[in-house]
Amino acid sequence: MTRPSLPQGMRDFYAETVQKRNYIFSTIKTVFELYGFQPLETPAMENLETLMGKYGEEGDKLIFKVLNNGLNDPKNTDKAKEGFEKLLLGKNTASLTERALKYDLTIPFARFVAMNHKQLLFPYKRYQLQPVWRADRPQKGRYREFTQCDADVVGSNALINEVELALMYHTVFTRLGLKQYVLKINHRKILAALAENCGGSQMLIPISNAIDKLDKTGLEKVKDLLRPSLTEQQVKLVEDYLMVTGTNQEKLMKIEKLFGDNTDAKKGIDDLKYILAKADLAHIEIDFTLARGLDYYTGVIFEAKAPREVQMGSIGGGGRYDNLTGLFGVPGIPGVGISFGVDRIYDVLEELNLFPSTLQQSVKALFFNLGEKEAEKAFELVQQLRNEGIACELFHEPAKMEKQFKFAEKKQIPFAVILGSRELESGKIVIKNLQQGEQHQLPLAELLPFFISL
RNA sequence: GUAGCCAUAGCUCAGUUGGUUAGAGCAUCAGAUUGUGAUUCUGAGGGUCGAGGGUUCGAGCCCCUUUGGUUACCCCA
Repeated sequence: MTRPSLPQGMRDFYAETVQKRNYIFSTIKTVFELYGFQPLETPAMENLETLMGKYGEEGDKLIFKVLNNGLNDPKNTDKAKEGFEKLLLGKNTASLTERALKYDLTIPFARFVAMNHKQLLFPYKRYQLQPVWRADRPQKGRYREFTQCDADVVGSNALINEVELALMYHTVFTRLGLKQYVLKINHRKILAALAENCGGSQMLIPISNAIDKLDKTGLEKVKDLLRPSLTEQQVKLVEDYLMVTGTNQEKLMKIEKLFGDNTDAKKGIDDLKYILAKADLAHIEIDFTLARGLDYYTGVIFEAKAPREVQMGSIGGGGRYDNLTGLFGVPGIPGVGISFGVDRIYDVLEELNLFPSTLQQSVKALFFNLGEKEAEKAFELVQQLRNEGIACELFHEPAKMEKQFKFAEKKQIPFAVILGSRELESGKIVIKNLQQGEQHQLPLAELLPFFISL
């Protein structure tokens, strides 16, 4: 018998953590609903085919695949062996695995919309708070099971959606106390304009990947990365592009100058201007080096960053996609969405000490168990309080008072209710405030009003 | 997938060049107290030193394998 353990990168959450996580969840949910989004849940598993090829080459490797059942059945062994041979060559694995844990919420959502678009009322605004799984190597702020909180609008091209999503970021982060968050914003079409000037649209992904590394590796490394596939003139253009600095307005002016009348760039710049004007509350920072993000984004891209004093990557991201359901054979449904990384937000709030101290919910009172008869009466009272919605509990067995006090203290129960032989006799009960150490007697009949009035 | 560091009591950690029976604080339990904790004093229990193999007269310590944690790369929330 080996010691029990958890799979790599998976975690148990005990009460305090769950309460803190619920605080984040409910803050986000409240804001989502405030903006008219409706909940959706999709299963943990999807068909592998639904997920494969949607997250890029790296993404495919990080999908948790589920082994098919019945591989050991004699009639399947040939197929299984054949599948395994293919697997070793890095190929199709359908005969071994047909299902996988979902990798994010967006693609399963697109699958859902593609399946149900005839019944949905557009624009369809849904939010979803569910765990997703990635077979990534765990490290700071990165887990193999983590929760995503997504809100997407599909069936609308209107830029007001982007504005609202930006303001939702603002509202959520402000409510959580993360006042110094930064919402970085860029536009895929501006990146596309850059790619067009560097050899064509097939350069979009390589250039995006390279320039996204700017703050980590520096300009020279980025240029080195691009040199093999670009001319020196094109590298110079990328450099000029990356050197666009200043206020949001200044950046927009400079990029306008750089790309002149390129239609893609113009559209991107107009979109960004619109969002900046309408969502000026949100801490938007235009960042033309922001390029990471999934291949399916086609318009605005967002990345929410934690306050600078915290060493944490992005705590949210999103963007517009023109044709996500097209991947599933239903073209013509555009969408835009955002996502919150709850596990990272949790770590940030913890580090900045931003969780409200009132989160630790416990019962209001612990009734001491001081004997059989006493406990019988106490149980009666406990049930009375519970019927009135007052959370309380009775110590499970007769025990020394010290033990019961310590129990109450550890569970952070504010009141001890003492009902012993004396109280049984006198019809009065002792209530002790455990924080202040003060206690007083009350007639039994006043017990309920006392707790109701708290 | 690649690389570095780490793993000793329930928790946080000591443990000397490899050398008797592996320690401390907190926690737990019991008792000076048969009705008062957080905040007195005394004592006790608790460990296959992550797991498996090897070197050695002898391994918590050295070597190999493996699992987990952690950090960085890739990538990403």
